[in-house]
Amino acid sequence: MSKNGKMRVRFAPSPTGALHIGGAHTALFNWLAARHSGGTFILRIEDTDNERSTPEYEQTIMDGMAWLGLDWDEGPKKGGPKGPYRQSEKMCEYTEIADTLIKSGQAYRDGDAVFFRVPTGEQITFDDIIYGEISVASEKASVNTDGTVKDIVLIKSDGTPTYNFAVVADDHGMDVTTVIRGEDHLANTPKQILIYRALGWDTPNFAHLPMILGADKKKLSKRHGATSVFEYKDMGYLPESVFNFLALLGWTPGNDVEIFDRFFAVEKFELSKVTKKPAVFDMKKLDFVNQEHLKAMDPRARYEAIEPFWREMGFDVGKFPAAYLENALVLMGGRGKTTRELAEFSDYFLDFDVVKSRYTANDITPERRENLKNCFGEMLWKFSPDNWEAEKLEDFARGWCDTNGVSLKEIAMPLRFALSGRKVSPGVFEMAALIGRDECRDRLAHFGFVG
RNA sequence: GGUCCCAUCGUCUAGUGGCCUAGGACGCCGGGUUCUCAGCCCGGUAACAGGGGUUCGAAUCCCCUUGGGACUGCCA
Repeated sequence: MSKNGKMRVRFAPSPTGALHIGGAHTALFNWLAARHSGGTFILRIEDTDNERSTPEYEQTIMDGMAWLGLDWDEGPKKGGPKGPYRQSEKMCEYTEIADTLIKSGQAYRDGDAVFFRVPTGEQITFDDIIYGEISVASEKASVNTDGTVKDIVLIKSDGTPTYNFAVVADDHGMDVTTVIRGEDHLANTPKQILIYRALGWDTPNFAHLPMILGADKKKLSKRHGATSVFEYKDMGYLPESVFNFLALLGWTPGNDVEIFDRFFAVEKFELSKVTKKPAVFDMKKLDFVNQEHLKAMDPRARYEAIEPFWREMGFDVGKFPAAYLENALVLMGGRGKTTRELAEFSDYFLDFDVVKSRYTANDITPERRENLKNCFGEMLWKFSPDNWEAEKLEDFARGWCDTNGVSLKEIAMPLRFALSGRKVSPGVFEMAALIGRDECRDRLAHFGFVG
């Protein structure tokens, strides 16, 4: 951890794809560790594979992190005292370091490549913050399939450094105190420690995070569906929900608390309390977490979260007062697991055409239609736009049903369909009140529910 | 094959030798509220992989077995 407990940690993605769930999880835990300790979060781009790395992917990874609210203190573009933060920009550093290893006889050139001589008879032991003590014989750290010792490639024939070499050079060069990364790197760590030792460098602390698995318990991949964080954004998951859910994979703040915000997570986070067991990504739980955050939002925030989806659906959001739409969402209550769902479920507040496309009223028998005409006719006659209030409408409807020997349902359901085109909605009278008398009259008239 | 790692309800987890006849949450199944659905409230289902030790006592410590996973690239 180093001086005063402040950690210097880094998230080091290679820009060969969008920010996926696994990467986001790693980034999140690094961010949490940095923020909890009051330390520094570094973003380093590992783009030594120039075949697959692109600036576009680099940007989308940054965008993904920004969406999740994971801000970094040092990194490309932003800069910092230990830059550059893109491996492609510091190639000569790696060759220099490799040269010192060649001079000391610990590495050798073979063609254009540089190989590290793996020593035998040494024991490599380190204390992983999460996994505990790991110990491997040096001759087992890098082997061929037949079990013989295999020297480690430091510099590839094209002059670029390998991952295992660059990561050591950079973590040391950037004064990283704690390397927090996925468990898939656990087996690489002994190789890296060998390089640290050869260079006479202190090793940082290591903390390997459990992997995130799909429902089939296999490492999360494309075949499990959405893997990019932006796919979750598009599906209508809030960034705070994805943050919350990801934090729960391998960690808990304690006291059975499961729904929390970033501030709470930062305060409670403890790297040493992270679980070792791989965690299965469970969409059902994500839905639940999302719904909880959705319910907890104030009307304004909720409106701002839903608005983009309404626009995407083609609605002219701007023609409605924000208060009207906010109230519509308040009425929606706990309905909808995602912002996208909520936007869809509430579409009739913005547009009557969608209602017409869903409902024809041809399920209404002539007798029932007479009832509706009588009831709604009287209702429209009785209440002016100023008196068009939920409680009054409901009282009237109940009273009318009583005196006419009709169940409330007989009135409520057609009203619900006429207004929303759906069989599921918030309370009809609240809905009617918000939509307003005149618009209700028009909608009822369209279906022939008023004389 | 080799090396390393992991193992509590279907899932996420609490649990660090006695408070565990194993707790919470999601899911699922009932019931209640009700103009529908969601929500909310109440209840239920369901786990310490197996076997040996250690100990007065083990989900917790050790060993073995089994089952998973990672790595074993001049990818990262």
